[in-house]
Amino acid sequence: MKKSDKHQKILNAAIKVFGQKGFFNARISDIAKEADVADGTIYLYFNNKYDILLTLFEEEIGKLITEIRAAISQKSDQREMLYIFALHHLRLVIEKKELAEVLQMELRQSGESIKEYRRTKFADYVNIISEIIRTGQENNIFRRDLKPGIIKRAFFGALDEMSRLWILNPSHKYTVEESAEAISDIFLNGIVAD
Amino acid sequence: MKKSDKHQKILNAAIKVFGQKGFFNARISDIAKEADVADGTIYLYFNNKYDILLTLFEEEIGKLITEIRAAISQKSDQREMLYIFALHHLRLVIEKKELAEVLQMELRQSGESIKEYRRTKFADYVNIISEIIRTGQENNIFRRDLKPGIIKRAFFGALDEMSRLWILNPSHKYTVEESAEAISDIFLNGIVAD
DNA sequence: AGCATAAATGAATAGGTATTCATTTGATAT
DNA sequence: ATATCAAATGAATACCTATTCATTTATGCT
Repeated sequence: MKKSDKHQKILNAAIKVFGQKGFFNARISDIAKEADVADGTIYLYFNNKYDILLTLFEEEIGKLITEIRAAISQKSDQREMLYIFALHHLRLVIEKKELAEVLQMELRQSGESIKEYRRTKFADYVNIISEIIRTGQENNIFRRDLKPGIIKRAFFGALDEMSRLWILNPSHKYTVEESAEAISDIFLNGIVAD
Repeated sequence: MKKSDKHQKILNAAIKVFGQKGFFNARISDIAKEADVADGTIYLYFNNKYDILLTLFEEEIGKLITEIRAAISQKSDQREMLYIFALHHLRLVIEKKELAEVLQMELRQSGESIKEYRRTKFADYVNIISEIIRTGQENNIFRRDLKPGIIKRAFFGALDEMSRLWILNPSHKYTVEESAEAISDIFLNGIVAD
């Protein structure tokens, strides 16, 4: 971060404030104070309050995609890849708590513009899962009678719900590794006893 | 519904308006218009805007729990119970679209009061799943090395994410039955090929 | 140093909407 | 019919906060 990169400073403040209060309850003045900047200054870097949220999505999910793709490319077995995805996703919740809260909440918000947005950038992130599944099916590692699209949803949903638990109740009994392990185990092998 | 049960009329209107616009973007006057009632009348039945949301939760999730318990009690095999849960949950999204949207969105909203609330009423709903799992484990139908709490989260999360897809994109390729079938299949048997 | 340009400030504005309450309307009983 | 009480109304209030913009402060150049 440069000597005084206001753009990033404001964005970091916004992550914190949106994460704590939610988009609608967050005041511009809260963000300004957190960023140690005047209210008006924010409008030199962003068009309006909503623009801060969109930019935040754009940039932070972008980083996330890059990171997770890099981690996955280290593995050759699609079963391991699923575990790695789970691990990274859950780590985010621990390491960037506020960002995770923002994504959790605002991803569900109503409003046409954000719905549209989800269809592009956020979808890219989740589609990493279906790519893994498809490749696994081609390699005969995964059952071919299940649609990758449904597995993708189910798997992401499982992780996301686990995140919600942690955000709500920060004292988690299980480690990130245990949880990632348990969830990928359930998906790979099922819960029925042999 | 009685000749003029304003309480329920307002609640139904709120479900519709909150579902369409989200809690924060919904105006009291929108709800009033939808309920065919004066703005002030709403305050004879509810303390404030937020109270409408809470009441809505209380009453609608209550109904949901009753319904789903009744359906599950018809079955004796825990594997079938899981399928039935999935089926009912997904049906909700089709049959009561607006309510599903409200639950989806507002469940993730920030704010202490709603977080506290979730810990009680909403938890009861999700705990139906862990009850099924625990019983299944006692009957040696399900693996005993997996924690019911984690399975519960994963299963609910999977269903919830599927709901989100449908809410966002109402033209679903799969029927409710197919989807409930696919998701319970994944959880019961896993995705790894034999 | 002196000038020009850019960046930052924060008090004032402007618009929105939850909530109130004086008044009207409707219902019930005598 | 009229008095009494409850229910409903909706315009006015009161508050809140995103955004603007005239002014101030910092930066860089000769």
